[in-house]
Amino acid sequence: MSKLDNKNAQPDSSCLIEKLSQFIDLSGVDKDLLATLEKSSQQFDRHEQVWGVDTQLENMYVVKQGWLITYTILQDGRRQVLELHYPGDVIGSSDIPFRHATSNLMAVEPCVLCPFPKSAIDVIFRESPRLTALIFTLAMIDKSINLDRIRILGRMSARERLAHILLEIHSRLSLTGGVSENQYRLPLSQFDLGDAVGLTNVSVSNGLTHLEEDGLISRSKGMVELKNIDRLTKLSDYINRYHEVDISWFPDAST
Amino acid sequence: MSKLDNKNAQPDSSCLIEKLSQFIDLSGVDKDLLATLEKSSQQFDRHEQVWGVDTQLENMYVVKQGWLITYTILQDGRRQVLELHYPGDVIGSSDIPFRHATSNLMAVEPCVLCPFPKSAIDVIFRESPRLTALIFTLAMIDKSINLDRIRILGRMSARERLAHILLEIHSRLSLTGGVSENQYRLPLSQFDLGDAVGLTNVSVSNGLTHLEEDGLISRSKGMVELKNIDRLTKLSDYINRYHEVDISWFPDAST
DNA sequence: AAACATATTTAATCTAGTTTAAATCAACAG
DNA sequence: CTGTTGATTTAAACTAGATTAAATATGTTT
Repeated sequence: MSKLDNKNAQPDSSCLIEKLSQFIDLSGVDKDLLATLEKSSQQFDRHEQVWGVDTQLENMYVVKQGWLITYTILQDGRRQVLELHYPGDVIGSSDIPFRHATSNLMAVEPCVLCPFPKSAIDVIFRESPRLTALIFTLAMIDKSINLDRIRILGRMSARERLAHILLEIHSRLSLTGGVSENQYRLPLSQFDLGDAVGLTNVSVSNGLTHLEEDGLISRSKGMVELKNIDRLTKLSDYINRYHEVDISWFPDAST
Repeated sequence: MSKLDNKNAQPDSSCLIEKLSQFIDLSGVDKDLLATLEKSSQQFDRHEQVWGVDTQLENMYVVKQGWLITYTILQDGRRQVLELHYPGDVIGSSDIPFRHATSNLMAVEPCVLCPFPKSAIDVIFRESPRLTALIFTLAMIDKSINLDRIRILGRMSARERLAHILLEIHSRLSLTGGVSENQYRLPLSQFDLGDAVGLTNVSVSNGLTHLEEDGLISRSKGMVELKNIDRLTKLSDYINRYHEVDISWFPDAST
């Protein structure tokens, strides 16, 4: 648990403000509110656990750098990866209703996180309807992605599941500039990928090889390229949830 | 689409107020707010669709009577049931961020729903931080149940999945008095159940028969009895999410 | 009560993905 | 450059659950 307080954190370039400004214009009041909340950033090593099941959660986090996963472990030791987290994500809203964390959160590579107190959510609800709407919306987008995951786990073949999650990652990374020429860095092992879509590492290897042979993707040195997005989309019945988001109903910026 | 407006709906016994009062004390102001929002109730027949994918959502609903399911259909016609909805549920918050519905909503038996306009959420965010916290919390509980579903779909055997969903239903119905002596009415067919946990109806039949032979459950005339909750819980690694909910942080009732 | 439609059970066969294990490949420290 | 560690690939044997289909059971309508 070697969480190093990063003393170099610049208080003026807040992670939260940066993240949330991508979606809506923030008023000065909202920015001041967010600035108050944010603590100095923390670094985490590869495979370091940020919190575990039954940790009493003090903080939520904005991801400044690196990928993380939430996961659970079954009695027999098998693992199910529940959610992937990327730079720009707000992590922890799912656990707000609960006294303890409901899953484990682990860095899959070196990460920088910006914590802010869980209790801040209460302040936001009271002070800023507009920020409230935004945080609610982000949580609901995550939820719809979870429902898509349920769909592929319940009813799809190995190839389809893999195509689907590669597209999902592609969509999410595109939001924050992590994709160019349909190519992105994929820091997940085939174990991680398998645990996310309910397959063994062996099936992941076979499936990816197969997709590559069919010319749908190509891989090299931790990078993936989606060579035929149309066919991948059709194969896995993929829907980009980020494209349909409607923020027109948000309350006006507080004066 | 024979949605019958129920002219007998009593405006003074609001579904929303009744539902939300189960969790927190509502101030007079909050009650007035909710009363304004609610429309007259609607009835739906067995297997009638309330909304479909790509319906432009006008309303959210409180379930007054009957069970419903949200589901999606794959290209090949197979179905995945995403969520179960019971009397007392608020349906539709997942779709708030989106212009169109992301799934289909269908009554599995005759239902009575109380619609309120989707736009009301904006009013609630602006007027009542306390109601906001409640609605957010309910959505996050649903989300954690979705994550549990991902877990069982990704990594559990047929028997374990069935034990898990029977316990999940048990926990939820217990909240609103739908269980006595660990026995409850289960209006879902084995097709429905299978589509919820990623199995065929044949595997559901086999699995339930097996659980019954082992003395873990018993069935008769659309009722299920959980005869050994401890063993079912251990078998499926079940966690009752409703037990860990913490509402102590909610903003005070507005004055 | 008879007739029909719908659900459930049972059984035989088949297959996608698991399991296990060995071989190959890649990354990196010394 | 080499040895070590971890990740990926490949292959063979196995199995849980799918598929298909027929037999019962249950419920509803007339």
